[in-house]
Parts: sequence; C-alpha cells; structure tokens
Amino acid sequence: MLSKKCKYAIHALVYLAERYEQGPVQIQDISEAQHIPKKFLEAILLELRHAKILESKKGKGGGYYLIRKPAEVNLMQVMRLIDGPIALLPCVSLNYYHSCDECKNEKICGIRDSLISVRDETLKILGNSTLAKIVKRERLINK
Amino acid sequence: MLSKKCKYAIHALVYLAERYEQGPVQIQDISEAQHIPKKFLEAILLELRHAKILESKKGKGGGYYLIRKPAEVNLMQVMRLIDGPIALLPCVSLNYYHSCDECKNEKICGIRDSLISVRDETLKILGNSTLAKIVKRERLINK
DNA sequence: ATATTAATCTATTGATTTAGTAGAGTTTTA
DNA sequence: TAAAACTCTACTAAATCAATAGATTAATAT
Repeated sequence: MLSKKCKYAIHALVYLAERYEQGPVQIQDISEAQHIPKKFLEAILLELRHAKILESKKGKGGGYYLIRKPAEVNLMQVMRLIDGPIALLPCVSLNYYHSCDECKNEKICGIRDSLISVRDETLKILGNSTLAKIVKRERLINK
Repeated sequence: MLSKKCKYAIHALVYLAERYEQGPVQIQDISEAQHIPKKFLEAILLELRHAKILESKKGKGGGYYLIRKPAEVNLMQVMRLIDGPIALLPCVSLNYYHSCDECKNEKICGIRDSLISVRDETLKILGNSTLAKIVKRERLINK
C-alpha cells in the first residue's frame, strides 16, 4: 500500500500539472482543493522541490509550480521518491536492493522469480503513467 | 513491501510443501532451517492453520503439515492473509476496498486506472505462483 | 499413570514508521 | 515596511511491526 503521503504527493502533482505554465500555485490552494492537511503538504512539496520536480517562489504571488514537463514525470518516480522501493522484497529491488539476512543463497530462492516479474510489470505500468496522461484522462472523463 | 511476517510465512510454506505428505514437521525444525524466530513462527503457523492451509498435531511426533495440495496454494492467498490488501490504494482493492475519504468522486480520479492495472497484473502473477511451482523451481536450480 | 514432547493461548514489549502539528524564521513583492 | 507565502527545526500521538515470555493443553511412549 502507498502511504497517505505518497497519495497526497501524486494528487498535488496532478493538480499542478493541470496548471502547468500558468504561474505559481499556493500551498493553501492545493491543500483545500485536494483535502490535504496544509502543514503536511508543505513538507511533501518541499521534498518534491528538492527532487527537482517542483520549484517554488516565496512572497506575495508565490507558490509551487512544475519545472518538468507533465509528460516527463511519472508515478514510478514519485512513488520511489516518497515511499521508497516498489519491489515486494528488498532482495528484488532495483533501487533499494539489499539481501535478506536469513537467506544464505539468493540464487536458490524460489520466490524471487515471481517477485521479479511483479516488480517488472509494476514498473512498466507506473513508468508509463505520466502526469500528462493522468490529466488527459481526467479531462476526458469530465467531458 | 511485504512484512517480514509474510516473507517468513511463505518460506515456511515452501518448506512444508517440499515435505508434503511426509508427516508433521516441527516448528523448531522450520525455524532453524529457515532462520525464523521460533516464537514468531508459532504465531504465523497458527494463523495459517486457522486459514485452513495447515493442520497441526500436538505431542510427540507432532508438528505442522499442509492440508492443501501445493498446487492449490499461491502467493496471492498468503499475502492477502498475512499482509492484507495487494492493491496500492484501498480504493482499488478487491478484497479490502474502502473509498478514499478525501476523494469526493472516485470516477474522476485519474490515477485509479494505472493502479487497477498494477493490481490486476500483480494478482495474475501472484495467483499463478503456487507452492508446487516454487518447489519445482528450487529443485531445478539445485540440480 | 506419568513423563516427555510439542503445539496453544494470553499478554506484554521495544522499535520504527506514519501522519500529522507547532512555531519561529526567511524571502519577496506591493 | 507590512503582508504574503515558503522554509526549517522540532515535537508528538497513534499505529504497526517484530518479536518475547510464560503458563497451558494435548498426544504419545513407556
């Protein structure tokens, strides 16, 4: 399961993608529209800024905005950033690999194969789920 | 990520599947072979017994054993039993569904589509990963 | 019968993670 | 220079995770 933090991050990014290149959007605005606790959202947006997905502007007329094209930000990146590994076990993780201490021999483990398949299928779908596609999908539904 | 509990459960089940129809296997035996804390393993096996996957026998010569064919137990069942939902959000879970309180309208949510795809692909793979296949795979590797 | 073996049940615990909150500080702009 | 809005540090309550302890019950062999 994704953490609430990650879900909030995705919703905030989709919200900002809908307003791409329309100037800064205030935390307060996102918070109210997406029903995300403001203080919690602050921390999330800061993290996305540190990851160079967002940029911010302080002072009056300030706020957050996407600095990457909506087609270049996908759910795989966001989930890895906020929640860490996507794989179901550390020993099949690409980005957060570490061996299971209780397995003496990883090669012999019969469950890794399945978990590697799950990981690869999941990454394929999430990597393909860009903000651009999500926004487009929502616009279609609303018509 | 799977919990350690779930990983332990899977390894214990694979161990029992290797010994299917060969009589009860003691907790101590599984615990040592798979490096699982004994007391923790006790609780796990009990849970698998309550789920009618295992049965136990007390006293001398007692232990745990599979009461379902290894081909009829898969990772999807075990993960759901021990860790709960497989889906990435409650609102796309088949077995543990509940709506996101902050979403007023689920139909409009652009991220559900991707998460439903992830869920379906994951279930397909995990549902297909039976103990029988895992044991077979391990035997092949060991040759 | 009784000792031994091995699962069962109740309960508690420490560590970690999750989901926030509080409040002072800094930067920008009108 | 006041107000707006992000930034940073620190803290906290609740839940979950990963066990552990100890007494109890049931089955078997002798």
